[in-house]
Amino acid sequence: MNAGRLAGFDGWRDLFIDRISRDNQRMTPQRLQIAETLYHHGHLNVDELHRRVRDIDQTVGYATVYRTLKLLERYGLVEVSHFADGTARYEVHVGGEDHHDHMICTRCGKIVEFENEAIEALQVEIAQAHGYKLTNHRMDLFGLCPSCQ
Amino acid sequence: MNAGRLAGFDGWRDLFIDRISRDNQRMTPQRLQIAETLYHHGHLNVDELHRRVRDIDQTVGYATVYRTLKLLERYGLVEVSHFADGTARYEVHVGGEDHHDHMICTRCGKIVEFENEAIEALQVEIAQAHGYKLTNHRMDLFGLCPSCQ
DNA sequence: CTAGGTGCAAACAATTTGCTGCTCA
DNA sequence: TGAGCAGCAAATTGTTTGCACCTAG
Repeated sequence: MNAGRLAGFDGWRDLFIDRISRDNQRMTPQRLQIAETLYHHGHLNVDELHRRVRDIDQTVGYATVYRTLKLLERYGLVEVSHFADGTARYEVHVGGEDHHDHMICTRCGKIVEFENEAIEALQVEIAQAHGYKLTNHRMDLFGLCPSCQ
Repeated sequence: MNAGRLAGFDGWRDLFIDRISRDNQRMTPQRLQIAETLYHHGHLNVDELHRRVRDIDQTVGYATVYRTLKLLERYGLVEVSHFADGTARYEVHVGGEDHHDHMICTRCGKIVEFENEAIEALQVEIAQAHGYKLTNHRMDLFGLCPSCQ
């Protein structure tokens, strides 16, 4: 049932492999494991990601997780978000996919993704009205999820 | 010409004094100086704020700036934003005032504030559609300001 | 082979906290 | 007077980097 999900990972991983070789860098089992783990559990911070990777490969170090995330970030294959807890959270970014934003439960921390074209259009208008050329944005909604209300 | 601006500070400072006494805490010259400096220069990070405060009172320490900002934050008198540079930036928050968001120039760092009711309304709709009770939000637009394009 | 990667530990940077003397209410 | 501050420096926490050994290509 998650064949599509796995196929999705395969495609994304192939992008990683492609970008890494064009960049004269090497693919390693650690990098692959980090990428795969992140792909299957979005919105992880480095500590959580490191723990999950370590469940599979005991030897992977913290620094390698950071360095791999930096690589993925440079290749545009992941996106970082800084929420209130002071840690950076990562999730995979699939090229042609629409940008999405986050709604975070302030009690349990659950994160829901959403996208809204009307807001995106308004953002462009606002930027133009101030003479800015919009390149990117970040929007987080905070509140209580259904089960925490 | 900035009489209105000063009057604004007076009101906000009085809120600070009021909240601080209700909280069984004390007003001190350092706290007042930190509050006043922040009021007159929004979007400062701790280092910048500390430097400006020190221009006026050489003895104020880093920790006091942090502790005062925590107080102000707890009282709802300032808002924190985490932009990409890893430091927290503070600005005063006046009670009845409408929430505003930020547009940041990715080249020179200039920050413009704006507010947009249509987007706020859409945010409420999105939250409801996911069963969330919206309490707060954050929206940052990134791009190039007119002089950096 | 060898440029580049890994893990570890040390270095950094932002923020917090313990402590001792000081001060507002 | 006494509970609560201030300043300093040491401690934490998140992230980066130097180095000696290891490995993908």
